[in-house]
Amino acid sequence: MTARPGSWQAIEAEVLRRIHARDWPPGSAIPNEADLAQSFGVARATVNRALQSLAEAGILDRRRKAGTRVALHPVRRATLRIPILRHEVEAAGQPYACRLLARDEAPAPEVVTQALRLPSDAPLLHLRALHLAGGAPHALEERWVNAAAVPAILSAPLDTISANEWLVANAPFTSGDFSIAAANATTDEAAALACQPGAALVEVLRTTWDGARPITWVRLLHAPGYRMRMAL
Amino acid sequence: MTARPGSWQAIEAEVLRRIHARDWPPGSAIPNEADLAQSFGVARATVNRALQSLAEAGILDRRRKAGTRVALHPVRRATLRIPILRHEVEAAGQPYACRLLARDEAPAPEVVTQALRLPSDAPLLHLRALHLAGGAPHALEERWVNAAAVPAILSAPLDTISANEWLVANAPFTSGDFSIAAANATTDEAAALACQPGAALVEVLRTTWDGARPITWVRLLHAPGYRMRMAL
DNA sequence: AGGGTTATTATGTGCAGACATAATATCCCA
DNA sequence: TGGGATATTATGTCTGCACATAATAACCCT
Repeated sequence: MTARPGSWQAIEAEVLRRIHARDWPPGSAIPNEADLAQSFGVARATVNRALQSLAEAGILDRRRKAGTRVALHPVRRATLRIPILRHEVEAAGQPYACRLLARDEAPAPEVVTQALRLPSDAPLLHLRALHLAGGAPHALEERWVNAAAVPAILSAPLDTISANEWLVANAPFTSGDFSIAAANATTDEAAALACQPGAALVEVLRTTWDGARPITWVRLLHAPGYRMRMAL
Repeated sequence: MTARPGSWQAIEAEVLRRIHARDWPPGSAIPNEADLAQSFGVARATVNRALQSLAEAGILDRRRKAGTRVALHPVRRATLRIPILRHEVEAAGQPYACRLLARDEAPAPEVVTQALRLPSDAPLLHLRALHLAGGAPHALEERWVNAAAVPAILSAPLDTISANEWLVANAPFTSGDFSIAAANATTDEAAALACQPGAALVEVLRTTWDGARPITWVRLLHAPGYRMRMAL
């Protein structure tokens, strides 16, 4: 648990302790790296490593010449791990299955083409799939894939492997958006997810990009009772 | 945009490019640091910095002796910034207000005491507040604070400053849980949030700890239309 | 006093070398 | 052949040094 004395982790922990104990209250400047290094009896690089780690976590604000100060509003960040749905289900100890409900190349709604910044007549592959956990509906997936960016998807065995998983393995992306909201189940959605119409569902919207090329747009509707957990 | 040649960021970018270009496909081992350092013409420490950064991002798996390999399932992580509600509202360009609806020291429900791992008769301060954005309801906050851990809260001016903000400034925490779900508005909640009963609402549950001491439990119910955004 | 140039300073980062550590591979002996 | 001691190897990290960079402070000249 406790780091070896003199290690950058030990320095980090001690700095954190002082911040926490209000020795260095929020907004205050802390000694410079050289001084800290001397007082801790380590090299400046070691102090630098510790402080950079804390700065990356948002605990410290560092600016050249201005020095290092304790963040005034430690903007807490929660990191959400986004696993492949199959892994998520299996990690919960339940058998996973996926049923492809629809697959066509109809024109996409404006919402989708605009989110992907594509012309409204762009050729997109439309997929609808139901993810099952232990036989019960887990999530309803509505997806549009930019066929121009990922032509191989047109011949992928999407009845065997979920588009979710196929894309992760075959269409790397460099950036994306991710948003969460709540939605009342429509009658169609309720039928697919075996719940009451109007039930509150977690809705996840995601778009992914490979550089400037849009890859895919997904809307994931989770069955009632679903909860996304993350650590602070 | 492009990093200076020879910098660790440049190494990182090049490694990422090779992974991305499938020169080093998922699951494969990449050359060791010494070899990479030589081929890039930089010091091993520089390569190390680059690879550590990628490992922290989940792109690489590194193990002593075993070497470095491209992560098989690059578990994507989205980082969610959790601002103080006031800041969130003001950042959207709307005036913020907070109304304290209730403040008492009634015994807490089992759900709360269990989540905080406290005896069911522990003295907890109960608060209910409505956060407003531009006059319209933004979120309904239901909070229980461990008075034993943060005695100063009992004399805090919670009609002036939201408990949310007061705690961030006065009760640092070391760890916590954070989870998101969807809930149908009850009639009471609908009345407070000025929406229809049954409307789908984003529900955020949060508990925070200072080491082993529980600090607070919060349930935040966002008004309809709320959407949490994050970058991948 | 004002405004632009220059010095100062704290962080950012690179290098070479060294040792620590963990995980694996190998060897040796019963 | 099995199993435990030992060697090997790749990453982890510390040190001391150097220079780069950005931001601020100081200065100077008009």
